Amino acid sequence: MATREGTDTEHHSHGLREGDHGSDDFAAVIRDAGLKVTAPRLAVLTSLAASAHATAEQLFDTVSVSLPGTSLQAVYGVLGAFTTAGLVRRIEPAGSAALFERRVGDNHHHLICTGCRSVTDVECVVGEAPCLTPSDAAGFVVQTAEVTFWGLCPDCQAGAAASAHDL
Amino acid sequence: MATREGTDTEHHSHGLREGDHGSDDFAAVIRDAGLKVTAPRLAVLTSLAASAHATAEQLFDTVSVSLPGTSLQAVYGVLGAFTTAGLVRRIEPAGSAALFERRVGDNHHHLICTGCRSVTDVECVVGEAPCLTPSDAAGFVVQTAEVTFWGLCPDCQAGAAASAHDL
DNA sequence: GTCTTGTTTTGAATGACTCAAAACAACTGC
DNA sequence: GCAGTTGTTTTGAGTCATTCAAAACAAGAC
Repeated sequence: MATREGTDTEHHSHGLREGDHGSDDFAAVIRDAGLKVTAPRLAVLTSLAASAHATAEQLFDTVSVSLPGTSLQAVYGVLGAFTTAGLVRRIEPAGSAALFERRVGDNHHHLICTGCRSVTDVECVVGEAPCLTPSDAAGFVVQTAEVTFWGLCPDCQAGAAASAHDL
Repeated sequence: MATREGTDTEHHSHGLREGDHGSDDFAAVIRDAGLKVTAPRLAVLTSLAASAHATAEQLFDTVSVSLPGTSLQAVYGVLGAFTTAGLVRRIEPAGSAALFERRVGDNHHHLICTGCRSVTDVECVVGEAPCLTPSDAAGFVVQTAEVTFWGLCPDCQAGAAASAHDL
């Protein structure tokens, strides 16, 4: 059985200045969200800081390096708790597994490459409000607007042009 | 074993006027898309005309009434072929199964109730082009923009107000 | 009417995710 | 510091939507 070497990453031994609840003091971020600070949670939050958009599986792979023995279900549990607490946002692009991102609270959208499926954040189309109001809301009380742009990233454009040239 | 009583719905016995390739002559629509006209395909297209947004499972249920013996996989096959041919559009709202709709080619979006998950079409936010252009495309060649509005439909608003009153 | 090709059936497999019970560890107050 | 409570994680199984593959079958071409 794998010993949990990462468990000795206690919150009172981190080198961050006290009182700094900025985006780097992950323990404080978690605690301030009303959640218990645990090794898997710190590991997931750290991994998420390294990749802007990641699947549960990808995070599991990354976490497994720094904290071997962590289960995939734990990662799902952590992500679920984080999402509920508003610490991360979950997006679900058509045709792929859910992606998690730390950027929350702002009204940003996504640009996804149909070739390599890479995801890029884009600021809200025209300022902030416009894309939140459909032309006819049919009596709905609209809470959020989700915008996903699909296209080809520079790399895949180059690839497509090259293979078109080969014909 | 279920006998295919619906199979005698041949294309040469329908009551539609010849040459009318409008949205009602399903056989012609299918044929014009370069696909073979089969009973399951006609049934799916008919079901889809009755409900603007349906899952494969829902269509399977409807089709099973008019054409017993049709398999769920056949429905998936039909929907796949239709989607590839551009006859239907597939949307995948977060947290639910894929929905299929006959409205294709126009740039319309969706308004989904977070309460009952009912889906309503909405016209493009501001005319047609604006929502197709992100503020910064990061070098991407943008092909489409997908907009999903999330909110509460009139019915669920009433329900929410009522239960809030009960507290 | 026959033949070719595309469809549908049947049955199994996959991937992403959820559920549940037991083992365990964080934070509470003592 | 230490024990208790409550929330987390592990382990293992289960679900749902969807896809894959081979054989049976039927649509449209000749």
